[in-house]
Amino acid sequence: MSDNNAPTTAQRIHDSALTLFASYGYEGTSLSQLAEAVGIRKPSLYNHIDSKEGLFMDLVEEVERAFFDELDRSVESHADAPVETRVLALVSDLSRFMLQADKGTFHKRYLLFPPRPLLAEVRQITARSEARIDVALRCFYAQGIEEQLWHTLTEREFLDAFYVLVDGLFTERFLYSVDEYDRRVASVWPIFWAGLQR
Amino acid sequence: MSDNNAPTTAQRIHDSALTLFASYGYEGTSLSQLAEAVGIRKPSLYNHIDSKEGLFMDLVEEVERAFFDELDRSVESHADAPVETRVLALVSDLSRFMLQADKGTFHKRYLLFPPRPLLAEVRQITARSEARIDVALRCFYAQGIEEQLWHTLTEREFLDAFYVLVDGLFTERFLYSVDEYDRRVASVWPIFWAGLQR
DNA sequence: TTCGCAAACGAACGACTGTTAGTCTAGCAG
DNA sequence: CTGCTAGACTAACAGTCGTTCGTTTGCGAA
Repeated sequence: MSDNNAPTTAQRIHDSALTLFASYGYEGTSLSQLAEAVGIRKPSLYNHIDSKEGLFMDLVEEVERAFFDELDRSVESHADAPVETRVLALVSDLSRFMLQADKGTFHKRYLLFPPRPLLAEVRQITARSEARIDVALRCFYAQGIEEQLWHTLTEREFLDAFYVLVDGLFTERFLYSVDEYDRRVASVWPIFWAGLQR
Repeated sequence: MSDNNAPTTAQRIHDSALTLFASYGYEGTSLSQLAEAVGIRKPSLYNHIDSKEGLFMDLVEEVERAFFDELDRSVESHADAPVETRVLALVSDLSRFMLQADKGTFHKRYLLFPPRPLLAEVRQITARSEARIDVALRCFYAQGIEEQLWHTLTEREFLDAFYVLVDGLFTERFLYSVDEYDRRVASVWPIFWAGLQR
């Protein structure tokens, strides 16, 4: 067994596919394109993948699992902190995830505009994360009550506001640099947090 | 000249294309699909369009112009109102635009993930609206100063917060009904507005 | 050395892509 | 009635799509 760490062909296919799907979308990426990026011929791809659909779904599963883990880790790791810390940590951690060049873009793409024939499969995979966020947020809201943070805020309002915040942050209508993004979070978080406690 | 108001073939192509591009994307929509939706054969499309790209760009131009007009109208029509009214009106008007089933989805799609070969052309068309929003927001911020509304808020923060709000609202991670959407706006707006004046 | 196997290959598949050319027909203008 | 034209048609184009087949190559194990 050779212990060099040069990337295997399978890994290079995986990485190139993620990049291409992220920038060109599923239908906008052809296997010829992918093969060229990897540096092999198109039919050779099939020594490593089952089908284009299978490749795509594998990537969706992997990225979604990474997203879920990041989410879960963030919620668990500040379990004893005040709610303000926990919510801000969640925003920051998810932001960091979304800022990963290919993973973040790919994630947003299949969340918002999955390839139509794969819509059902994709939604089934993303459902777990959605549910996890919901649970975490309800927990945060309850903790906020114990801390007597909210004055008029309902749980529904808290959930809506949080989703608007993160979806808004993650929507890069322009191409942000990381610095610009951090500035945006720093700008908007205090406004958001003050609003919740109105 | 007949004065019946049955839709012309050109209009039916236009409408069907908008629907298909919105749900399947540019690369995900074929001319066969479009022709079938219209009820004619694929080559007959070319009596009314120049090319698939041309059809797409025409739709982009039209929808973007509609977006710009809605934007402009909203800003102008409340020119003498207090800034809170004006900002809320802008959010509501843009929301109403984005809620139009096909136009809204199509708009978000080409804004976030335009077909790669047309990226430059699309960006050139959307630039006008971006600039218009920026001007309006700076104007609103200045008006807020006159009204002594802001306490610590900078212009940069105001812009960032506004963009996060509307982008967040327009990101339908789930498929909202119109009622649900209105509820979301009603939930989040007071939080957002209170935060701005903190 | 030989065997087996993973992996890359060229050739080709049928289906479909966007697009063009040429033909036919229905309806309006003269 | 005649002629023009807009618009739909069939047929076919060259090219690309995702995918399969059978073969070859190179390397590690026996």
